[in-house]
Formats: sequence, C-alpha cells, structure tokens
Amino acid sequence: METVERSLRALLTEGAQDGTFRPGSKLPTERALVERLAVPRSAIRRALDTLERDGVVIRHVGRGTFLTEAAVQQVDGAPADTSPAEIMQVRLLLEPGVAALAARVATQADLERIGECLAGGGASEDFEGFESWDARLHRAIASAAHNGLLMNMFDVLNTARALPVWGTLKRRTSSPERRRCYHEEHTEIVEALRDRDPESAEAGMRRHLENVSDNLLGRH
Amino acid sequence: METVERSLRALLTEGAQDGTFRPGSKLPTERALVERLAVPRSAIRRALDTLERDGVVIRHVGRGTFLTEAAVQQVDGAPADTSPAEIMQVRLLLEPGVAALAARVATQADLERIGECLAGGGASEDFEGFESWDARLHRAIASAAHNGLLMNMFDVLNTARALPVWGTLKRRTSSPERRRCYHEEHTEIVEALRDRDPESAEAGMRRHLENVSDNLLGRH
DNA sequence: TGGTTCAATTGGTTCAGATTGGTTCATGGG
DNA sequence: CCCATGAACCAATCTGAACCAATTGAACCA
Repeated sequence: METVERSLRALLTEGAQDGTFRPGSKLPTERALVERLAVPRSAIRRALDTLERDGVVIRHVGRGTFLTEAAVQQVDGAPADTSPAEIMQVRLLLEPGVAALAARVATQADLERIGECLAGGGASEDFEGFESWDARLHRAIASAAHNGLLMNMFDVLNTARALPVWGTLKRRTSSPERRRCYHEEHTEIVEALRDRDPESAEAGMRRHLENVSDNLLGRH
Repeated sequence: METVERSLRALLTEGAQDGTFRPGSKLPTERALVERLAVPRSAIRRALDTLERDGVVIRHVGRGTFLTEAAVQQVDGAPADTSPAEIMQVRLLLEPGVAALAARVATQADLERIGECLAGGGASEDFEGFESWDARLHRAIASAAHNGLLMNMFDVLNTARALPVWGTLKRRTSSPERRRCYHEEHTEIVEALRDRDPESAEAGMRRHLENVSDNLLGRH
C-alpha cells in the first residue's frame, strides 16, 4: 500500500473516531489535502482512486469527495493504531528510568555515540534532519543501558512512532525555536549522562518528554 | 561481502530501527547514496543488485528503490536471548509507573478483574497455579492503564518471560512462604489501586519487584 | 417568490520539465 | 589486457501548473 494512502486512511480513521468524519460527510478538497499531507496532488489522487475503487469514498466534480456508508465499517473494523498521546505516555513511563540506568552503565563508546547524535541535532536546521537525529539520540541513550529486551521494546515504540499521524503532528508543531529548546534539553540530559548522574539524567529526560508532550498534544 | 553492501545494510538496519525506513518505504536515490557513502554509482548499483536478488529491496525505473516486507524480518528478526536479569530490570523500569497510571485511570471493571486475579493467586497452593495468576495479575494492572501500545510492549516482555530459563529459575526459587509474601505485596498494590493512590501503587510495585528480583537473582 | 447570471469552488485532464533506475562508452589505472 | 570509473544518455515515472467541466451559492432582477 502506498504511504499516501496509508496517511489518508489514518486521517479518516482519526476523523471517524473524533466525529469529524461521518458517513456521507465531505472530506477536505484534493488541494487542501495537498497542503495537509505535503505531497503532490497526483499522489493524493492516486490514493483517492484506490479508496474510490474500494468503495470507501465517492467523488463528484464540482462538489467534492464524500465518505460512503461502507467506509464506516472499514474504519471501525480497522485496528486502532496507536495515538500520539499513548506514545508519549509510554515514553514518559519508560525513558526517564532508561536515562537513569544509562547514566550508571554507559560505556565511553556509548557516550561518544550519544554525543554524535547530540551534535547532529544541534547542527540540523530543518525539521527532517532534527527529527532524524532526535530519534537516533533517544535510541542511543536506550542502547547505552545495555539491555537487549529494552531495545526490543524500544523498537515496538519506534514502530508506533513511524505511524503517519505522528509525523504530521510533529511536523505541524515543530518550529526552529522549539527545536532549539529541545536541543538544550538534550544537552542537559547528555551532560548528566557524562557526569554519571542518574537522578539528573532521569529528571532531565522527564522534563524534556513532558515538554515534548505539552507541545505535541497541548498543555492539559 | 562487499564493503559497500555492508555499509548499505548498516544504513538500512539503522534506519529501520529509528523508524526512518519501514517496509515499503522509499530509500535514497542511487545518486543520493553516491554522495552519502562517497563511492561510485557502479558500486552502489552492484550492492543494490545483490540486495534486490536477496529480496531486501525492489526497484522501479522512474520511481525509486523500496524496502520489501521481508526486509524487516531480516533486520529486526534477531531473536536476542534475554536473561532474567534483563527482564527484571525492564520490569522495574516499567511496572511501577504503570501501576501509578493504573491507579489514576482504572475503571471499576478493571479493578474487579484485578481483584479476581489477586484472589486466584491467594487461593493457589502450588507453583503452577500461583505463577499463572501472578502473570495474569500483572497483565491486568497494565491493561487497566488503557494504553494499547503499553500492552504491545508488555507482550514483548511476556514473550521473554516465556523462555525456559525464566521458568526453571522461578521454580527453583519458589516456595510456599515466598508465594505468601508475594501475595501480601500484591494485596498492598491492589489496595492502593482501589484507593486511587498512585504513589502507594508505584511504591508497592517497586518494592514487590525488587523483592522478586532479589529472590530470583540473589541479593546484590 | 421565482428565475437568471456569474464568479468561485472542485474533481478531472493535459503537458512540459524534473527525477530516477537502467545502459552505454570513452578514459585510465592496475 | 582487464575492469572500475564517471559522464552522458535512455526510458519510465513523477511533479507542478495550467486548463477544463460540473456544481454551488450569492447577487440581482422581474
């Protein structure tokens, strides 16, 4: 399945869950979806073609694209993919403790690899670059805990993080200023690791993730 | 194996782990890889040829090169054997926070299900029965946190717990007296959940798991 | 009230130019 | 002599923009 189609289906599922999209309701115009998903219209249309062939939507020139009745079943029956809120909850549960553990048992090589990721994030100016280094940094810290089972669980988490919803949400809430802020928090965490200070590492990671969560989901 | 191919595989593994590359996702163009790996295109193409022959990638003129589904298995299929120490480390990292979360958001139905597991454990006299109820209790508490991703990660943990090493170790260190002790600790945790007391639930779970860890692995 | 007109909107189509994997070939080093 | 290299070229595909046709809704008039 194409990535764009996946994104579209995710969008519909999300909308169906929060009531934005109901059977028969009109979904955004192709040109609006272009901006929203940041992909060319041809890709949007290709995805809509298959959705139409699958009977999920029906299109009318001059009117728009609409969800069919059948779509609800396909949407409801779909396995609910993980929401960003769930992901952040799990990260907040896991990563602070991981940071504390890493502060205790990280090797010099681990710290160097972590340092590279930190530097990479500080040097990136665009969203894509920073996001990539950010993921690598958090993974490198987990890896420094030297626990294979932990890495398996981290991969489950990262799989969820690769879902389209997560990407669009992050892109929407990202900004140069926020990235700078994140980088400072990253720096604090890495310094705590270098100082072999588990409490500071744990506290720093918790502060960082709470900040990310607030920015991503809105302060509660 | 060629060095270029090794570099490419490393790139893919890393990308698959931090979520950059997923099954079906497009990887950099050959010309981009030339710059990234600083090797001639002929070498890139030679490496991609073998990757394609191995079924790791599929190529389309004018579209690009894409990861296949099979590629993921090759990448994350590494069944790292997990030691009981690793398992207990992860449990200590995760479950206290889960208990605190469950204390906040558990429904009455959750608490009833948890209560059944607790009662089952209290009524079991033999190792097998207690062990089964114990696993169910911990899982029920996690389930009360109402986070699907968390349950996925718990399943990873339980998979590791199903390894033979774990079973023999637990059987060797189990005794009626210890089971009674665990049951008391379980009771404290469940009472904290019923009282909606996150701090007590977290502390109780931590104490319990530290106790289990000490019994299992020997006091450090 | 009822009908007409017209500009804006929206899905559908076309096309030139850029991208991308595949191929060929002159060059030069081993 | 062999073969890797890099550049040019090829064919399939994608992309962005313009344009087309169906529809809508507001403004306007009798």
